[in-house]
Amino acid sequence: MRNQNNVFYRIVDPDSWLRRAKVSGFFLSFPAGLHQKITLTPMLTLQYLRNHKNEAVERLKIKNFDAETLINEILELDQYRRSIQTENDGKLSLLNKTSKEIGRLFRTGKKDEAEAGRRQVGTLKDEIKQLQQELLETEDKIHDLLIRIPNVPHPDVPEGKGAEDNREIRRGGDLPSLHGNSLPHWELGTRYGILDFELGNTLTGAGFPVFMGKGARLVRALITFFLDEAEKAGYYEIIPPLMVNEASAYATGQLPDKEGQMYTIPSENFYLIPTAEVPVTNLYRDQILEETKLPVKATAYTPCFRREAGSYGKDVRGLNRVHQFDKVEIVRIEKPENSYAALEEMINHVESLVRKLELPYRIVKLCGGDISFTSALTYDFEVFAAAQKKWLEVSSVSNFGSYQANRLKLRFRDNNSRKTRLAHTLNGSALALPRIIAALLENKQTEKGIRIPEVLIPYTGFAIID
RNA sequence: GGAGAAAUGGCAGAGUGGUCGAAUGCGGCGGUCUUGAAAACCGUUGUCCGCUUAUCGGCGGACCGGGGGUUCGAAUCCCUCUUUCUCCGCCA
Repeated sequence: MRNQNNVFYRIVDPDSWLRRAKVSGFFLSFPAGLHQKITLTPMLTLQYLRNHKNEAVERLKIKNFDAETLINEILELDQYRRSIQTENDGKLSLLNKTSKEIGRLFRTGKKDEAEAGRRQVGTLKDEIKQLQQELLETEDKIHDLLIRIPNVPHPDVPEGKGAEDNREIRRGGDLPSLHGNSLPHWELGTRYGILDFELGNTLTGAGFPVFMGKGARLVRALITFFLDEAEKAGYYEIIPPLMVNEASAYATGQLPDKEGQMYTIPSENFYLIPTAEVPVTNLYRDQILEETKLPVKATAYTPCFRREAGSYGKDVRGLNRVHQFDKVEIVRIEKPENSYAALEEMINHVESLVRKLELPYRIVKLCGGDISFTSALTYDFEVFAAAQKKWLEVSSVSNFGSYQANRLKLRFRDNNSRKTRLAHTLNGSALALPRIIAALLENKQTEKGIRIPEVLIPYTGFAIID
C-alpha cells in the first residue's frame, strides 16, 4: 500500500503505542468503562522543556499563557522521577541477579543455599513495589501538568487577544458588484430549488441542509475538483472510516477537551468524526518512517459532523454553520526542518483553489489569542460572501510541529544518525464546502441565474443554475 | 448473535517455568567477489527509559496483544479485557 512519495503502514497493533507511552513514562488514568489505557493529549516533550525552558516560557506569553511555574514544577518532578527510576532499576538488577543465582543453585542441587536466597529477596521485593508505586504516581503528576501546556507558538505568531488581532497577510480576487435584487444564499437556495433547510429540519434537525438537483451536483463537483487538485499536488487519497473509537479521538486531541463537539454512538463507544484529520492522522500512530519516505502527503474527502454546541444566533444562518458538512482535508508529515516550507506550500495550494473558484479571499495569520492550543502557526482563509457582506472562514492551515507527533509517537529514522526523531504534522482544509457554496451562490448570482466558475463546469456539466 | 482456535521482532514462524530480547527463514543494512548487477559467502539488524560518556560507546531496567495475579524467577501457569481467524445464523 504505497506509492512513490507516500507510505502507509497497516497499524499492526493499535495498542502498542500505548504500551510504549507507558514505558516512556506518561500514563494516565482512563475514563470509566474504557478498557484500554490511553495516553492523553498532545504535549511538549520533557526533553524540550529541559533544554529550552526559557524559550518556551517566553514564547508561550504570546499565547497569553504563563508557563513558568508549571514548567518549574514539571522539571522538579522530572528530576525526582529519574532519581526514583535509577534506584528502582538498581534494585531490579539485584533481584534479577539473585533470581538467576537461585536457579543455578537449585540446578546444582544446593538446595539449602537456594532456600536461603529465596528468603532474602522478600524485603527487596517490597522495596521495589513501593518504588514502582511512587514512580507511577510521579509520572501521572508530570503528565497531568504537561498536558496543560499549549504548543509553543512559532516566532511569527503575532501578539493579540482575539480574532480582531489576527494579521491579514494578503487578499486576492475581486469583490463582485451585485445587482439590485441580490439575495443571501439561503434565499437563493430556495429560489432555484437546489438547497433546502426546512427539509433537513424535518429529517433530522436544524443544521442538516439538503442539497438537490444542481445543488447536489455542485457539491459533488466541488468534492471531485478539490480531490483532483490535491492529487495533482501530490497528495495520496484516503477514504477513512467516518466513526472512530475513543483511542483515536484521544490521540488527535478531540478528547477529552472537545467531547461536547462530537456526536457519539453510545452503543459502540464511537465518535462521528468532526474532521478527516482524526482518522487520517491516526493512520500514522506509533510509526517509525524511514526518512526517505517523507514527506507523507495525504488527502481525504469526508463528511464532517459537529455538534457546534453553544453556538447560535445571527452568524449561523444558512450554510454559515451546519452540523454536517463536506470537506476535503490535506495532511502532511514532514521532517522538522521542512515543515514551515511545507506550510507555505499548503497555503499556496489552498490559495490556488479559491482563485480558481474566482472567489475574493483573504489570508490571515492567527494571533496568539486566537490560535489553537495545539498549533504552532495557523493561517485562516476567508472568502467574502457578497450578499451577506461577510467574510467566511473556509480553511485553516496549521503546523503542529512535533506536538501532535509526540502523542502519536510518530517518528522517522534519520538517515545519517539512524536515530529516531519526532516528525512534524500539518493539516489544512482544502476546502470545506458549505461556506464555499454560500459564497459562490451569493457572488455569482446574476439576473439570469448563478454562474458556475469556469473550472467547475467540466465537473458540474452545466454553466449556470437557473 | 452461537461454537471453537489463536495473538511472539519489519514479515513468516520456533519456543510451555531459569542459561530467552527470544531459534530458524525471509527482508533490511555493511562487506567480500564482480566492469556493473544478480547469485554465493561473511558480518550486522527492535523500541523506550535511566545512569555514564566530549564523541563512538558502555552499563542497568522495561517491553513476546492490553491489564492484573501466582513465583526467588513468567513469552511459558492463572484471571480478565481486546483483537483476529474458522464454522453456523443474519445481511447491502
